[in-house]
Amino acid sequence: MATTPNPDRRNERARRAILDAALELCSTQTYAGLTMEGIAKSAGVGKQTIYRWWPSKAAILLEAITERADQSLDFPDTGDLLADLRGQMYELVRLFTDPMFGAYGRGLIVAAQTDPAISAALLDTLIRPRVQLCIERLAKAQQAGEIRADVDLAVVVELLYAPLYYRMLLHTAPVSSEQVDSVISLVMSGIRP
Amino acid sequence: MATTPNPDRRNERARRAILDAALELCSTQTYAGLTMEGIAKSAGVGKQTIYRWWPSKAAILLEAITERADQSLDFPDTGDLLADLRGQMYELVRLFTDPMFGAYGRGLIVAAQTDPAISAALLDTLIRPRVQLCIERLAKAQQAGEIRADVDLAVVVELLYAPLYYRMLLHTAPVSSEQVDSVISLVMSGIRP
Amino acid sequence: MATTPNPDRRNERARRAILDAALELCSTQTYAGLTMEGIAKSAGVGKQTIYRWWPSKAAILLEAITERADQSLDFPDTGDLLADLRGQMYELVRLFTDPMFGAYGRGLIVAAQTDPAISAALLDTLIRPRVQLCIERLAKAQQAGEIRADVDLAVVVELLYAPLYYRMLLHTAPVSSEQVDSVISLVMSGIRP
Amino acid sequence: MATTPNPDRRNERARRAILDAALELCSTQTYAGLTMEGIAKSAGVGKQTIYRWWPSKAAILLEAITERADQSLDFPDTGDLLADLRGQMYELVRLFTDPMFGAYGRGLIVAAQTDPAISAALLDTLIRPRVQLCIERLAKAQQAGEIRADVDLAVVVELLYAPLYYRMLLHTAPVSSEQVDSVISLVMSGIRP
DNA sequence: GTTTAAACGAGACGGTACGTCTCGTCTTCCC
DNA sequence: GGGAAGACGAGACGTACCGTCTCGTTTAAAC
Repeated sequence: MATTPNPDRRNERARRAILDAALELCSTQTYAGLTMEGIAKSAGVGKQTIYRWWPSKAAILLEAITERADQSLDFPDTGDLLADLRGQMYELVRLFTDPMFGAYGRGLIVAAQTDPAISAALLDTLIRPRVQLCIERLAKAQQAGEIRADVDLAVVVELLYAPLYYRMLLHTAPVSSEQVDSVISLVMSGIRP
Repeated sequence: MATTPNPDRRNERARRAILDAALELCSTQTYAGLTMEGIAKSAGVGKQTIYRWWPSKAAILLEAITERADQSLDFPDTGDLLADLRGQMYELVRLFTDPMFGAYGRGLIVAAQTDPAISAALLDTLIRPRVQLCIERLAKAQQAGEIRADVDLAVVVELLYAPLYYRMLLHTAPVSSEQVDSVISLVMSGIRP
Repeated sequence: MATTPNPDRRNERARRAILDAALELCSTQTYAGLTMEGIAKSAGVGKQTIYRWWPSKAAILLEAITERADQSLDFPDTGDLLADLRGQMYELVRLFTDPMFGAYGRGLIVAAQTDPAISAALLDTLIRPRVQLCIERLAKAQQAGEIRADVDLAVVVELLYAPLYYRMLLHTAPVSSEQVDSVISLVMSGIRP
Repeated sequence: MATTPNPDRRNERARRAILDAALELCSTQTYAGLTMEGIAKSAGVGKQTIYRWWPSKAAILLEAITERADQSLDFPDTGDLLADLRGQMYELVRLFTDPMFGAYGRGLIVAAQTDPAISAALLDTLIRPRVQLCIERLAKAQQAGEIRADVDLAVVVELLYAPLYYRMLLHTAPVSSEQVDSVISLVMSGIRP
């Protein structure tokens, strides 16, 4: 890429300070109230240093979050499909109801509406890998005959997860484990042989 | 309310010009690029006149949109549930793929993440009435025995519509009538007696 | 004049309230802080009523002041020129050092720098009549042989009064009766036969 | 001082543009019509850059003017007191009748009525140094026996110059060299031995 | 071990938009 | 039709950030 200078000479301390400051500030204020100027000041860093390495505040947040999220990338397979789904979806409920998430999670999705680069990064690093893992778990179940062979698993994943995003973003109702149970129950009815 | 001055003395011409300018500008630029200053100038109106009656640009857009949307509030009942659902959902697909919607539709949802007033208005005037109509149509079908009696229809509505919002907001895949067909098919399998 | 509507139908009560409010406010705030809006509110009068009858706040003040000043227009002639001059000039010192005058007096002179109408009115109603009276008193003294015949009395008046205005407007030193005495003394030395 | 940021990093080009634009605009419009916004636009400068270095438009004007005025600070001593006085006062007449001066000179005096800082600066940088020079010239004449020993020279300076300010600010009559001659003539009569 | 080039902190710069304020005009309703 | 009330178009106010652009000052690789 031509946008960034020599990454070898990069100062890791500055990078850390910026990412930390971004998350730190996000927990205090709203995403809209997060400014490059604020990050620079609170990180003890020149603005130019930020602009040198990131194109936007969303990009900073994204990097900060993926860094923290990359750890737990796995979808359990206990043999009990319902329990596995429920466990993963409960996890998402926990995330969506975390007040901290309200700041940067929503902020990232908001930024993705405008900035295709953020949108792509969000998909590639956070969403799709997890969707893929879920599909794979469903595929095993399908091969085991727990799901009809003609069912499009990509659609199933959407049916399972979309209602959580729907409530989270539109505020029609609080995201909850009850919702997860209802959704799983109905979807399973539709895909069982 | 204390926020607004005497509404009797309000100048309707200014109100119209502001709402029209807001929509007009939205079709040109992005939602973020829509400014109070721009609306004022393009409407030939003082900024104070805008701030007098609306607290934010999102509020303006919301009023402009609801005004145009209020007309067609009905959910057909042809007796054919699948066809009725498909028709309504195709309509939403058409809306979500309208380039104009990209500007203000997404903008409103974005604004709703931050501003509870916008969120509430969005729900009350646009989302919930339509959800309600859909539930009522499903209730008729349920009474006709086309849907199992134990099915929670509110969850069904979410299962049907959430995947469209999911794709629209996360850009995981293009919203399309094919998606609608898949979703309806799977959901119907799950709720049929 | 074409600027004003039919003066016969004018409401005297409103006129009084406006003039009084203008002076009243001037004693509180600075001239720059005196606004049409403030006068209207404090007079319990519509802004239009002010604009109907006066072109500017300076015009209001001017009318208010001349009204009060018109009473005492006379220059005493006790036979003692020095005493007469001193008396009149002490009076001006008293005016210039009145804190109230700081508000409207300076304000009017300031306004006169910009607005020729104010300047003309200021001269015609306040300055020139008094200058004329002073010249007449001096003329009597000249005829009595107390002042050389070749002296231009208009210049003498300026020599007497200008130093007071000079200090008042430039703040080089406080206006005072000592200054008056010095000035009179020197000027008299110059014009005595 | 705490008001201004690091002056070392200051952009001289911006400073020049702002000072020039201020004078330029003053000669076009009235002082009251001079706005920070106008200066910024016409100087091709951000408003913040102005506010960073000057607290008010008067401060800008003052700096602009003193810069231009500092050059010629001397009072000639040809041995001929009358000629020297006349020369200096003619110079002031020339200044007061310069149409350009009407804009910013009056503007400064107007500003000094409201803003003590401007008043002080005006006195310290423009008025008093010149008054002092005049007093010194008069003192020499006094020691040479051309002026009575008991005459307060400070009062003489006021007698000489005040009438020019008087006419300039009150518009009672045009400032002119004839006025200067009359004034000098009368004052000299009063102070000669 | 010095040179040297780039990344760094700091922050001034030209801008845009903000939300508030006041101006002088226009409109509405009351007496 | 004059007057009280106040909404209106206009635009300046001073502030907050934007993203770019110098400035010295580290600082780490190349000599």
